[in-house]
Amino acid sequence: MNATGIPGDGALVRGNRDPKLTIGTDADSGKICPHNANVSCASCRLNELCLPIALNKSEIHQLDEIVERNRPLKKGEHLYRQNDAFKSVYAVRSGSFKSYVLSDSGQGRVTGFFLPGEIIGMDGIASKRYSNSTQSLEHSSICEIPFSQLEKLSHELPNLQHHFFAIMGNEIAKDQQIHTLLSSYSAEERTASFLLGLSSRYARVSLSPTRFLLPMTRSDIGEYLGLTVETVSRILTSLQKKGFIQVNNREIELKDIDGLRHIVASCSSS
Amino acid sequence: MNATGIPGDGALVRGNRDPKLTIGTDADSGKICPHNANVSCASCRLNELCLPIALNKSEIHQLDEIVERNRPLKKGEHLYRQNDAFKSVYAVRSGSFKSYVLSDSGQGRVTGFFLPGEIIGMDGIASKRYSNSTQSLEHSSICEIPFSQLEKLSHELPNLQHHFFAIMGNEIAKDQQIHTLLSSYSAEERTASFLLGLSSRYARVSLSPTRFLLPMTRSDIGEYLGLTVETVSRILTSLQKKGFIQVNNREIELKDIDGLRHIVASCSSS
DNA sequence: CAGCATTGTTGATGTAGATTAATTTGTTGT
DNA sequence: ACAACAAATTAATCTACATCAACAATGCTG
Repeated sequence: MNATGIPGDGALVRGNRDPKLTIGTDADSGKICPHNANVSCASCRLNELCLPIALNKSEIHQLDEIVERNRPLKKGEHLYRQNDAFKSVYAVRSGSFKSYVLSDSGQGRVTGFFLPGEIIGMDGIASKRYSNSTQSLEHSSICEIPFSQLEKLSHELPNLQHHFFAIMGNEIAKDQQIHTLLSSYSAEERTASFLLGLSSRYARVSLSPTRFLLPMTRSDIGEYLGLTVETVSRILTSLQKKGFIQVNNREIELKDIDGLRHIVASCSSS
Repeated sequence: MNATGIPGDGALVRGNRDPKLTIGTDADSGKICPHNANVSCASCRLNELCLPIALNKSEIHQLDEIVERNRPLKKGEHLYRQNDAFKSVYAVRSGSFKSYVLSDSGQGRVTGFFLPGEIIGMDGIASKRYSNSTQSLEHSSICEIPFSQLEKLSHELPNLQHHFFAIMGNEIAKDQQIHTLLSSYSAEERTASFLLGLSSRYARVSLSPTRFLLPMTRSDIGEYLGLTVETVSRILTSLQKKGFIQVNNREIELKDIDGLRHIVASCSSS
């Protein structure tokens, strides 16, 4: 069973690259800078993961026409805020984002994290308003896809329609896994599962699945997993002591992926 | 409103004392039995809530052509099981369903409940396999919509495409609310929120928002909300003692909706 | 690079809700 | 109508995680 699960998403691991630690790939420039606003979908290195998947050349070109490549966002900038009118969905080009809702008392709860190649904003489609706020966790860039145009184009390109249904279906399936996680996993199980999830999402964009930087704070993780900062911190230390991971501030190395899987699999073994 | 309601279907009325309380049907249908397999979308009393919404007459007719109205399901029958090949989504015509996943240890966790007019099975779209099992909670009937045909038709009818995007978007938004609920609400807040949610879903199909039967067990509710049966039971009793609700086994009356809303709204007021 | 805010760690204590267990009530099949 | 079973309640105890508190790194900013 494949957590990342977009159909046909195989075969993206191009050559094992130097596992220099990067978040969402900044450092390397070459011809294609990830923050560069002038990349077309056709030349984007994420095009096999993102919307263009399963589209042919001419179709990709049509998609290109409606994509707006906005200026990069600085750390902490908002993509949109709760209750803003829904206009677009966004594809993460580089960097990372979190979305969150504020309770009446001002307490935020994180509802999701987004890495390169992932789609943000689908929660607004039904109500025509975004139901959460979304903020970049680091210097990031995104592609904006005006939804009405995406709909129109989907109508013309059955492949795109099919794929967007799949993206939304994937989001639904993922959210239900989180439902299960939150309603029945212990703190350690949640944390292990979270790390494994990040790992495969990094792998998806050809980054190391065993060594990565956490773009979010412990507090973000806690809010996402329904735990306090202190618990997250304690669990990470304890996973390290047990030899499953190596933590150094935001730097994480998964030393025993199978061990982590085992923690998750043994849920409610009572 | 005296809504003894459902002609020809005693199965919907639990017990013998209060024949007013029914599940899964609305008040005013005199001629159309909710379990009847021969209702067309055009004549279905749910057609303004379900897929046909926003379609015109001829479009509804086309939708009708692809909808399969299967035989009713007895209580406890499965619509599909986890890992079955995904083929269709389903619209609840009458009755109710729960979906759940089994942990390796056999412990089930409920991931959702479905009432008339709601769509089941979208979690399978991406991976082409259902990611949960879904079972009827009472004698129920459904409309099966083969997904490949729905896609084809959506391609021809922009209204349908638009609406189905909206249905999926709604599911995503709803799942995220549950994420917040599970990650930050107390047992009492979760339960109050759950009751209010049911209330508005019943209202949507023209049933009383203040008096209804719970189609699911306490245990189902607990698994859904991440609580134990005992806690659910205790909270219900306590809400009753405080005058917010009146409980009699599966029979629920919300006596102070604003009070319940207040419980939910005051979350994490710390 | 000094100074302050943010983020992260660690320990001591409290508590919401789990667990265990016993009892009552409701449901089902014959 | 009566066993046999499933669902719901209630009470006593236990525990995983929250809360509270103190402190140590880290990272910005002028």
